[in-house]
Amino acid sequence: MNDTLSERSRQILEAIIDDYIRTAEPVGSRSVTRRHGLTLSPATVRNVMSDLEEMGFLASPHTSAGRVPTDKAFRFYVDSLLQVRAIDPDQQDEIRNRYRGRCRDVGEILKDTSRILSSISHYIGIVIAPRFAADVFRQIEFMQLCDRRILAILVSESGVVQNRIIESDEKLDTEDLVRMSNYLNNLLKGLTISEVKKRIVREMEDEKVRYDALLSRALKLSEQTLDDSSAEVFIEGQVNILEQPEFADVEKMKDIFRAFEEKSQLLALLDRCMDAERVNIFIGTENFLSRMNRMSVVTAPYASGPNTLGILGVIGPTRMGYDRVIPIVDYTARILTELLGRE
Amino acid sequence: MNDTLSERSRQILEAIIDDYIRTAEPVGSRSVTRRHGLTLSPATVRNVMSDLEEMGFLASPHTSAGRVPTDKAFRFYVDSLLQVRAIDPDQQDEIRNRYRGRCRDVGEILKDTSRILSSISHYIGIVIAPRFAADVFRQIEFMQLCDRRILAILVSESGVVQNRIIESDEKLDTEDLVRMSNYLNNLLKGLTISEVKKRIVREMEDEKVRYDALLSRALKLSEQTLDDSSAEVFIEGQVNILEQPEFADVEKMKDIFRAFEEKSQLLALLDRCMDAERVNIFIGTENFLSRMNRMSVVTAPYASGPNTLGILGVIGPTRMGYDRVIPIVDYTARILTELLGRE
DNA sequence: GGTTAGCACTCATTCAGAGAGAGTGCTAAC
DNA sequence: GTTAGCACTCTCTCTGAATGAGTGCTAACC
Repeated sequence: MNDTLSERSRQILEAIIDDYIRTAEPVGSRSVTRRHGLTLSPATVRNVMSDLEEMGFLASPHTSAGRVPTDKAFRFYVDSLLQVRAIDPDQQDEIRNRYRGRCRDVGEILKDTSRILSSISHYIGIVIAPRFAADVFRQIEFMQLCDRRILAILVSESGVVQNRIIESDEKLDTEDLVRMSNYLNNLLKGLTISEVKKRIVREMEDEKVRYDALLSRALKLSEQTLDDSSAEVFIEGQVNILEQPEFADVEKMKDIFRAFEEKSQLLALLDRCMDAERVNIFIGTENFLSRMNRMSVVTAPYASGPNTLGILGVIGPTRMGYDRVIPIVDYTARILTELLGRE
Repeated sequence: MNDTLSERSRQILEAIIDDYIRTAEPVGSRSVTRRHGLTLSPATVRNVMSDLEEMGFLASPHTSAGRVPTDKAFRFYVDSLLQVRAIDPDQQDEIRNRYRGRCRDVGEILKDTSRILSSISHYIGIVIAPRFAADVFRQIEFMQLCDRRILAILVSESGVVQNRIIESDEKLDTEDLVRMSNYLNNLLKGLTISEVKKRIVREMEDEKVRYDALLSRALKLSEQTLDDSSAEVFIEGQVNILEQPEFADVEKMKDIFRAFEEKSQLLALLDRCMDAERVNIFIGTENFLSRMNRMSVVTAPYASGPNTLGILGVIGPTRMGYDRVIPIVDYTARILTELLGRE
């Protein structure tokens, strides 16, 4: 199949996509000629549209309903047609301003980020919390809660704090805890979390350590603290999707909300973007979540220093305004990176 | 108006409420006689229903549609008719089991609680994080992040950890920070957070402190750490509401989801239950949130030791199965209290 | 007096059929 | 290659009739 499109076909395809993004309705040949200053008759446009359908860029819901761009069309649009605008200065200001405010911990900043993404894009904002693995160990502290319970506080270089309550087998007093954290802090400082894990295993086999009950206990505790299987996902603005005409149907809505409950799947999807340099886009079925097959996801990684920490993004209908959303996601990721970075 | 009901009226009202809870449909006079072994004719039941409507217990959506219990009817039902069952032992086990598992911090426990409430009740689970005010100060620590940024970690007796990043005016070195936290920990130990706040203000006026730059800086930092206007709210299982037939309409659904976005209002509502001894119920319009006027909220306080910390509950349609939900909420609150308590 | 049977009436819901409107595909002419 | 014309298809909306659930009222009954 020959996928190279003539200049005219491209113009028509773009016109159809633009129209569809605006209206969410199938686009007919007449409205293409009317609204886009092409000096062509509807009949000609129909011929072209027929070709585009053949090539898989358009689909018709039924015989007399105009045509709808397919995922393939949107992919082509995003890759070849789209002129990504610079971000609107007003939005830029708004994003910056929304971050200002009281002192907060990283968790709150991420939640806010998700909220900002959603309210500025008018779609759904999503942020996954830093995957510890790539982050650098800074400090670990233990606090006695009650006899058997210890609160472990782990801080990474990017300022992410992880609290964890650990049940200990034996009673430990405050001095033990201080000694333990000193030992660990010295041992692990500057390593990434994934290096830390390896280091702990290695250290445990060390002769000297094996005979020091306290040290080996410390290593065990730190191992438990680091066990970070469940990354947090912040999703905000799900209501926005209710405004989209294509989801006015209750069944479709249920599907989407269910998809958002299964955070692990979303996580897996977004994890796939961890290596991307900048903005990444999944269109429709490309995301492989059957419940989200009419949605697109625009993601960008955020970082702290050289390490990619996590992913943020916007989820919206396949026909979202990519030209508007892409710069929002990109800019927000940059600001968040700035906020988390060490100045 | 005479609100005392004859035994028969009560039976009929209860039958109607039961039916309505089961079906979400207006209940007609015939189905009352059919399904509840009353040896009465539909006509008689109609007379009684007419009286009940007069008294405000029933309402008819239109002339030929049977009758629907009003909020007043549910209030009467909950107060006078309802036999709260003991909790189902299976559910009891399930709740306990769901809490078992890896070591977690309090935030995660609360989120899990909300998830448990939702999945066992099949409605929406809600938990508000401990309102610090009533909790007891245990410990505060500071960590240097970068030049100007300090991470403050505040732990309360109930194990709630609050992290906060504070921008400091001046550079502080690690020793300063240790001295500061020692000073504060000595000063504040054992006070409730609201006492702590007062104490800080008092201490700041102290002559000795005013001339010690470090101490007054410490007080300032702790003040910033304690500034806790926004309590966290965990809401889970919003999808469940989509299963309820009375919300099949898209507009109503939007309303409800919007209500859940305005967490501050929910917070205000639940805050009103802080003083309740045990289970508290808001039925329909009693909750004063116009968007939630077809929903009820069943709440219970959870505590740590003698101090009520926060509120948890279940939100469902006005016609929810109160006999099933009340013991679930009550029991979960007890388990959570147990988990947060110091053994 | 409370209870019941009977009957007219109301109102929502469902279904079929007609008509309008939007859009296509094809053909023949330009 | 482009266009005008036309038959055709399909959805959507409106209408009216039939259906059925349920009520309120009245008069008879125990």
